[in-house]
Amino acid sequence: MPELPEVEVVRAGLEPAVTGARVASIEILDARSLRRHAGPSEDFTDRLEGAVFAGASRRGKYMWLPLAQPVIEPVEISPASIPPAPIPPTEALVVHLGMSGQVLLRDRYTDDNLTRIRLELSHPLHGDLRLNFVDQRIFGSMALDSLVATPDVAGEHVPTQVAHIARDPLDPHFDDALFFKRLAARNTGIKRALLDQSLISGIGNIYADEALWAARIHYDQPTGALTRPRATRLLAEVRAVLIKALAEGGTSFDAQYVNVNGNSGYFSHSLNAYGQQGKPCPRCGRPIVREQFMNRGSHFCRFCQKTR
DNA sequence: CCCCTCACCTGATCGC
DNA sequence: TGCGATCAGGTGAGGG
Repeated sequence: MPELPEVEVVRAGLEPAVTGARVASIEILDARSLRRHAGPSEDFTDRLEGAVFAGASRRGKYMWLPLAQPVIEPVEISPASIPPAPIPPTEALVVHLGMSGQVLLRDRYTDDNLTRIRLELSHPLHGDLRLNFVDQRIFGSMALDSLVATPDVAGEHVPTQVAHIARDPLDPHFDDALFFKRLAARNTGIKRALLDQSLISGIGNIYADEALWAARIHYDQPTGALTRPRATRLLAEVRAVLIKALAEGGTSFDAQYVNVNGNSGYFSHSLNAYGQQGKPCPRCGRPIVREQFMNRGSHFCRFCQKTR
């Protein structure tokens, strides 16, 4: 399902609900959904039970809920004592939605078809709720992972399994110049590069096709021969399409992509290329075509999008 | 080190 | 109603 806008919609929905919530109990209905967890199910359960979530973060298509460090009550309480500064989290619950994952927040009685992992949460203000991790294809997962400092931003931490993921283009610390430099050094096609999460993260098949259509670039345009103005335009279109999709709540073709309340986004109505094969190009009127590329579909306009 | 292919999985849907 | 084929928005291990 889910590319950056869809994952961000889920993260934003989780943040107010789970921050401060305690994990009362855990049910592993299908252990394959722990594919990114380093240990056995019991290790996951033992470490997560009783933990309190400190927030909800995201990079690219990965999101994670840092686990708050237990507050150590001072032995001696004096009126002048300064409350202890919160200790930064060292672990997080990492969630990747894969192709078909969903995170649904429910009351404690509601179940969802294809739930693989269920967390019962209790929040000091919001009461009890249930977090259902639903995933048809089991390409997604939950995992407990330790947090490591990022090399380029002081005080910032990411899970170890996210450390190799590049910043996404909506990240304020995304380095445009570095991206252009690394892109130019590649010897591959532009769509491959856009889908490479270690170069730029958050873009999947839908938004790659949409951004390339908007920038009038053919998916197999060699990266090395892409001029700087065209690369600049492409990055701007990538950002524009991600921001617009986010504002519309993400892309849903069916119930496969939903926010934490189970509702669909509206961006599918704004698609210009993805899934539009046979329909007229909104720019020139000639048909959008679909070609097999990287074992998936590439949707584009032969006339508007050239390898120049 | 870089690039690319492929395996990993299930269930909803569609045509016969 | 049943059955097989088809399809899907991602990732990273491993080979060249």
